[in-house]
Amino acid sequence: MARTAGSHSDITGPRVLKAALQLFARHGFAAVSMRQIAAQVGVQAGALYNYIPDKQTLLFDLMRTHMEELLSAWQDEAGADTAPARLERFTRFHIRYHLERPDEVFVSYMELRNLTPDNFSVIEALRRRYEDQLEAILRDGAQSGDFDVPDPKVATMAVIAMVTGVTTWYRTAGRLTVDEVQEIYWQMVRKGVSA
Amino acid sequence: MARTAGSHSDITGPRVLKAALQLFARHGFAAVSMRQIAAQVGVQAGALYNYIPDKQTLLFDLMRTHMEELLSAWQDEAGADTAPARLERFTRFHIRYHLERPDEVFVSYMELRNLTPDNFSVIEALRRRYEDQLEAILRDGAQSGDFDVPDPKVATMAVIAMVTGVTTWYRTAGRLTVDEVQEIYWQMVRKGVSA
DNA sequence: AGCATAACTGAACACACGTTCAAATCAATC
DNA sequence: GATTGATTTGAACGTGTGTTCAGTTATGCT
Repeated sequence: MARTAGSHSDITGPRVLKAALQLFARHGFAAVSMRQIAAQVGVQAGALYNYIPDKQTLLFDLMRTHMEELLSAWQDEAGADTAPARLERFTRFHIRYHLERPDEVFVSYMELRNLTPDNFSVIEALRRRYEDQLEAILRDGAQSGDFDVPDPKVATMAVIAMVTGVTTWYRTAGRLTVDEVQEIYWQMVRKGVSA
Repeated sequence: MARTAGSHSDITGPRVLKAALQLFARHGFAAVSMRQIAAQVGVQAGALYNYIPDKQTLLFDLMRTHMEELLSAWQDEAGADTAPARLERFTRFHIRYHLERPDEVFVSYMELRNLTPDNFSVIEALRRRYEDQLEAILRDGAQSGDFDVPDPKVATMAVIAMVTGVTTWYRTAGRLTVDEVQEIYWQMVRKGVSA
């Protein structure tokens, strides 16, 4: 039941989020107006407020959803194994997952400045939880002697930055497949932390 | 001669650029108003237009200046040598130069979307020229057998993303000196491209 | 002291912003 | 086909935007 007469908010709602995500990714949060989002959905600006409380919360929800889904997807993929095996899985997962969601990634990495302090803290904590996954792998590998990583925290930031960077240049129509990119990056990561 | 009575635009002018750079870095180009910049300079908004043609050109000039100075600084530092030696010099230079100019780097990497197409092309070309410096080093090293780099273009993007990433987490008051950071990253880069 | 000019103010321009809300419209149920 | 309530419109709100410019102030030179 729940839904009764004249309802199709279950269609418009997702379309609002998708339009906002696309426009934020393309032009930046501050440069996109509610009227632009509404136009992309094919609706007047006022109608958006049936689906979102305000523009700030819209941005926050997009970013929170992305980070939570990222963490959840990694939990599904992660598993007990040697540090090198887990590092390879993390590297390939990160590249694949991020290349499949360029808009979400772009917004989540570029619009942190436009979050209110409270919202920023939440997203920052989620990001930190994800980075901790990699840091734990590097620490384990360092302890077992598989890796030579003098500073796991710095190495974590270095590896994350490197693999996230694919999103800035990779084009589906380009000369490389995602598999090829994963392989190239994995070899660089593997050697970069090797003992 | 040139300058005559009542002139101190040579004081206000640079202050406008500096204030704009700081505010753009902190809040983003689109989120900063001309009145905010003027307030930081201690002047009314109209006075800014003695020093800049418009907001877009202000952003463009900040980015162009940064990229040109970056290229020029590297030209001063680059020199003939083996590929590994040049790669080490590039890595250390890039980290030091970028950590010394966090605002310029932030703006130049984050506000590309807010440039008009013409201005974007100019900045993109300058960025490309800088990346080409690294790519040439990697190609030379691959040819000489010093490096194992199956795809120099991709390796260039990977190394650039990795070393540029320091600007997102490094804090002067933190536990590491710039020298220590340079050393950690250089070891990762060195191993990552090693044969 | 007076002049020339650089520097700046303060108000105005037209337009766009996020958000609200009464009224109109729509689609499903009876 | 009438009723009901979800959905959307369209106008309005107060505020802020980048930019212009006539008028005022400040500075350095003679």
